[in-house]
Amino acid sequence: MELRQLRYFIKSAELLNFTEAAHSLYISQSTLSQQIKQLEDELGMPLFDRIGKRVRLTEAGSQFLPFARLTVSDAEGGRAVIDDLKGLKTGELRIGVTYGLSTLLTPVLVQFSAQYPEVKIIVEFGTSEDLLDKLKSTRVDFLLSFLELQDNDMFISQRLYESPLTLVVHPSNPVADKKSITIKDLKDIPLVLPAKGFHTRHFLNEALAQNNVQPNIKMELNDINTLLQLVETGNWCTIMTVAAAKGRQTLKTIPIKGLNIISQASITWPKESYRKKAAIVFTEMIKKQMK
Amino acid sequence: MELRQLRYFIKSAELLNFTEAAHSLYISQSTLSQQIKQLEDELGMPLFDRIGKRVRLTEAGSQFLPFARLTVSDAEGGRAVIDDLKGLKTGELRIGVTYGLSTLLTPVLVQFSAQYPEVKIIVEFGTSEDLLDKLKSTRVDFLLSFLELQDNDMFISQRLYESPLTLVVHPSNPVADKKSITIKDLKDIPLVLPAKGFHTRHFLNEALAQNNVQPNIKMELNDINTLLQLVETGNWCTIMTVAAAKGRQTLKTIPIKGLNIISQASITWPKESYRKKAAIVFTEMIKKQMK
DNA sequence: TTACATCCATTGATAAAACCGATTTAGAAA
DNA sequence: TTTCTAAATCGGTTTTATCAATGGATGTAA
Repeated sequence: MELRQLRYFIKSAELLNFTEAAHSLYISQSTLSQQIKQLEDELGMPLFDRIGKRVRLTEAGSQFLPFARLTVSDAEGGRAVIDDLKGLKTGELRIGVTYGLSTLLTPVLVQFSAQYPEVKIIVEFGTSEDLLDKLKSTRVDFLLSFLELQDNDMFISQRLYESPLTLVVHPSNPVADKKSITIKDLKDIPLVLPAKGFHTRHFLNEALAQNNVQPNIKMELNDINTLLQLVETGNWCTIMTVAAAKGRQTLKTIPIKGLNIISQASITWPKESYRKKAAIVFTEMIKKQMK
Repeated sequence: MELRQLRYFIKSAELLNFTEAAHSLYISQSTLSQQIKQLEDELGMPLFDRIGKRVRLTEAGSQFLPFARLTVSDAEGGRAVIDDLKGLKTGELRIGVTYGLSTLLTPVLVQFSAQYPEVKIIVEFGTSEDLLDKLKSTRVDFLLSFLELQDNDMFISQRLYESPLTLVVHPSNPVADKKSITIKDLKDIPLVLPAKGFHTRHFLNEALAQNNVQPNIKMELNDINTLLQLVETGNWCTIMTVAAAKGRQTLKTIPIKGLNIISQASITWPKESYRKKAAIVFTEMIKKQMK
């Protein structure tokens, strides 16, 4: 049993597809197949069921997976300790962030990178679910998101600030003159919205259904930047958190009366694993920046 | 970074001697040297200081060590889970036991081995300190000992029973007729005692010093079996827990008045790591056997 | 039903690396 | 100084991780 094999196993268990797993591990499919087999032989039990061309975890595989994750994560913790000892002169910092929080992130990225130029930063944008997955498999150090999860076995959250959902318009749009609108008004305003999977949509859908309002959705997309560019043409409006729209000076936010959705921005950490110094310093910068 | 290297590192850190470590790992000294170097290169920091021909842990090495231990221990936990899934039809059970508790152990060994013949049992006798070391580095699954440790970060104890220290004699010995003796009497009785390092000696020494008694120690040895054989010659007596002497029907135990040392037999587990089913079953047998 | 695409296992060859014995180097001891 | 000992280094051997190519099995589309 070697860490290499555990890494291969974890990736395979996640994708349940040897070919893809091999590809994402930058090894050949045959190598992966052999290494998995070798691991299985050593443990004396198959970790995967090969049913036809499909692959799924055996009972043994499911039971083994959390240990494999722990093992790899501890090893990475060890590496992080060493990196920390080098005084932030090295190492990587992987940040998972939801699109809506990029405006909060950017200035801190600049500041941190200037102060610790030796630390390589990898920013992963994604939906909350994607990111939580990445956090679980320790592919990011922490999360910046609107996830509101009750503390559980695996994660722990620190609250950052609250940001209400708001209508975002370009000054050239006819709606731009209003001081505020109501939920009912939404049925007449052409909207481009973040796609399903974004937390905004999740809450928005519920609120609209409760108020029995059919919104006039013209487009859905999963890239906030493009979405805001569309809004800047003046043809459509969108709905997102005030914080997310903040970065665009050309755009205007208009409160939506009766829409009581307040997103809770927070930092989410994996509960058990080692927190590298770079991550702690970075999150402290974020908190300070908010003041 | 591979588990192999972590294992090499841990052993080297424990022995602080590459040659010995290599020997106990059944690899050549040159291999060990190279693997450690490779690990250090990958981490970008030396883990050992080579001062002259000596080796000691660097700061980085000390910080890395617990992570290395965790990593290896988690991997072994994974293996144990798989073994458990095989329904005690395989796997190893490593028991650390102090000499004084062998009488408790033996019948359970027989019973367990009969019931689960496929499980390989390794029994490690040793002093409490030795065994605690082995427990720390997960070379045993649990400990059977007279250690009375307050629960801490690493270990957790379950009490088994109490056993007072007593004088052990052979019927042919002149002392054998007495119903009881006092601490003062000890200065005239020729004794063979367990060597330093045995918990018995530790407590006994304190009690004797407190009562200002110079015992008549003729011999010290670190093997309880041999010690009891010497007592069976009738030439000497010894002092140990009632439980430890229980196995020898030919010997007699005589209470020592004023000697208020009661040893607490207990099972000690590592706190965080996975408890294999075989270990749980075995300890349950021990508890049941005591009734 | 046939042809095709897809996925995992196997094979044979190659490059990498783990390993060893012998030697060198350098403190420590005599 | 010499001697001794422990770690590093060197050169060569064995092991093994890896790959490309291929085979076999299984869904899918024609």
